[in-house]
Amino acid sequence: MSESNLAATFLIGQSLLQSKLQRKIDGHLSLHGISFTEYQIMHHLANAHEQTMRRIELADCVGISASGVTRLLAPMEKNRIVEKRSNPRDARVSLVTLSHSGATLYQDASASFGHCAKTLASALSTKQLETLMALSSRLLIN
Amino acid sequence: MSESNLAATFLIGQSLLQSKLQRKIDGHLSLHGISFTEYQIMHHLANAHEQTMRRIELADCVGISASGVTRLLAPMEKNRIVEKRSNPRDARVSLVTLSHSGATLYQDASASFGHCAKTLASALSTKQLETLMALSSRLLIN
DNA sequence: GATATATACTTGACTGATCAAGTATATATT
DNA sequence: AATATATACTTGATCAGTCAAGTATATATC
Repeated sequence: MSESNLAATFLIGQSLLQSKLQRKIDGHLSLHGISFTEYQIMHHLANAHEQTMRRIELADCVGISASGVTRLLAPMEKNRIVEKRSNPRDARVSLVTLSHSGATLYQDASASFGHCAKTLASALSTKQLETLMALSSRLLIN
Repeated sequence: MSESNLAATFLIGQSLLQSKLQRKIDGHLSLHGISFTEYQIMHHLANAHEQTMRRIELADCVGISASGVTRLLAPMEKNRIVEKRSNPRDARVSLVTLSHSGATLYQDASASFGHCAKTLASALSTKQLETLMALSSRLLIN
């Protein structure tokens, strides 16, 4: 197989893998009433300085568009999972903070997610998983 | 970091990677007027026996639902990229065949896709890519 | 200081998928 | 042979996201 075919085969396999993983993850997280995308939002907020991020940063690290973030956060605000704040330094910016109840929900969901992740990755040793992650991360460069 | 956190971090990274890759791939394939999902359909048909598959097999190897396949194939039939056939042995089954013009379109798109794939994977050597694929494929087991 | 350009969103219209329910056919059970 | 269950779809309603265009604010340029 030529080199370009190898890469092409990889991308097709990657896409299939992702949709299968996504389905399983969503199945687990639905018990907490959230989607994987919502979980990712909470994850990034929970690990951010003061549990606060700009919407555009969230878009970038979750891999959706700015309008996607607007639509995704609207119900999360209504459910008091996140809170909206303004940035006094720049009025264009709308900051998002993980609320107290959001943090609790995240902790609960994290337990499920961690367990689910462990199961999904159980075919690989820790070392293999580390190798996989190191190689994958290189693909973000280009 | 605990083992479950490592796996969790992997899944989150994997999801981000996939959305970034998807965007780039769709950008290239849009020049041929097709989406990555449509490309995958053509890819699997092109490599199938007599360029023919059942709809449910397509759903399974593209990673979408049966109804997703129905909706996806409708415009592809209208554009004569694929053709519908019935299975004389089982009237429930609706077979899908890559048409002649579909095969031509696939070949053209394949050149773009192969080039795009090569660029996206250029940060890895052939050996690294093979390792990545071998490790990834293990995740489909569970 | 006025004007042009860039950034950070939001919104309307749309698309690509999902799920649940329905239809048609096949297979297994009694 | 009749009935129950499983399989292979299709369809209506819905959802999660996209893009293009609009608004508000900030920054650079002249």
